[in-house]
Amino acid sequence: MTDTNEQKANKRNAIVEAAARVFARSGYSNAVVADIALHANIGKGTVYEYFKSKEDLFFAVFEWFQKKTEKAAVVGISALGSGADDRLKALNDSLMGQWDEIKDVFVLVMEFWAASCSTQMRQRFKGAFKQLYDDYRQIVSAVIQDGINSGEFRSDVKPDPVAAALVGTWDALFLQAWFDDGFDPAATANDFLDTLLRGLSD
Amino acid sequence: MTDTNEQKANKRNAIVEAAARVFARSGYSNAVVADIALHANIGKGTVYEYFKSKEDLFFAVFEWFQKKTEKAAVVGISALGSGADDRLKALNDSLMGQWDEIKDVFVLVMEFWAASCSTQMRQRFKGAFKQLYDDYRQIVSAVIQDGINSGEFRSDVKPDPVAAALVGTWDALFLQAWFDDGFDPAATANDFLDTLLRGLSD
DNA sequence: AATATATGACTGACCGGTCGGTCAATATAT
DNA sequence: ATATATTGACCGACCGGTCAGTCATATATT
Repeated sequence: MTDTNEQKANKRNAIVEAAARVFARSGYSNAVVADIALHANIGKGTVYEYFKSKEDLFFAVFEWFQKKTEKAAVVGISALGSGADDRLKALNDSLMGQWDEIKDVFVLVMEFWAASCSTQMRQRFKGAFKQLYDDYRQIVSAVIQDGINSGEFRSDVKPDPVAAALVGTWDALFLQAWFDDGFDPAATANDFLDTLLRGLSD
Repeated sequence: MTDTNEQKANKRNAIVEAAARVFARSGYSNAVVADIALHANIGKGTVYEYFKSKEDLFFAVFEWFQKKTEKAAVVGISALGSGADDRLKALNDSLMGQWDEIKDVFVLVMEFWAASCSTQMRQRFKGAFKQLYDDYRQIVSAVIQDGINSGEFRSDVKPDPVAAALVGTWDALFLQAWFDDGFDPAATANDFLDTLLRGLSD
């Protein structure tokens, strides 16, 4: 009874991970629920014991993925005590260093983006993404503001636009890496950040 | 009886534009060919006189969209004679200034990205995007290289990574603007570019 | 025995693509 | 000028396949 909850949670998680694999391979629309059940070694009907619909399952995958990448960001900003430039570098390295792990599931991100357009799923996904980008911009912006306050960065720098652009760059470099196998997002981000930091610094 | 080439091209174009509207509203998978035909004021069968399949039609929309945005870039780089920084600014303004026109069809871009994951369409879309990003990076990189050669920019700047990041930023700011109505991509890009240019300049 | 959980066969809605037929516009014949 | 023949663009009813979600049955648990 008591560990039933835990068992349920484990199974739910197993379904989500199986779904992540299948959605990543086929995309949302082409993914077949029966196939997800197969990958999770359960019957198709069981999926519906844990999720109301395919859409709900997909959103659960989104939350699972979000939690997964969140960790990397947390690790990145925990480089405290250093200067603002080192913290930006640490954040940059931490996120971009994930590429090898993420590249296989990066297609999911594109599916999530696309889901934010679909009339039925727009509400949930668009709101979640807005929140997500707000959070990341906030984190980066705060570091930049710190740098300004400490005199490390120029006082005429506008933290929010630079933060938005930097956060965007991380996304976009992953995107370019997805299209081009020869593209090294981590190295690119590093070189770019050097130039950007020179623009920031006093 | 027999249509002239021009008539055929016009009709083909009308179908593509109708398809763009429908794909933008519903996404690729949810879009219904019969609905596209309806929007183009033709019968469903006629669509298949002009396109082999729904996929082909979607790719035609992609090419149509690409051509549309290409113009803005061309306008942007034609600001010759000025310094490298002015040309980057002009390119930036030209692309980001399109937001109001593009915002309604920006969902298409996300659908195109997602299409580059779908097993069936991956080949075409992934290759086309790789080419597209290569081209844009090339353009920006060349401007930066000019700036370095003329002594306007620092000689230790690495043009390719900065170009990749800048091109990516444009994409990513549109993306953030899509999620957040209050987000002004053009103003953000402007402020960001000021800081980046300071990092570039000698 | 009773309850909870798992299952997969089934169903009905849906939709991409086809195909035989229609008809207006053109060409040819008288 | 009129009649006849030819063309091919256009169409939408239809078909075959797909798949999300349901539910009656089976299995496990208490």
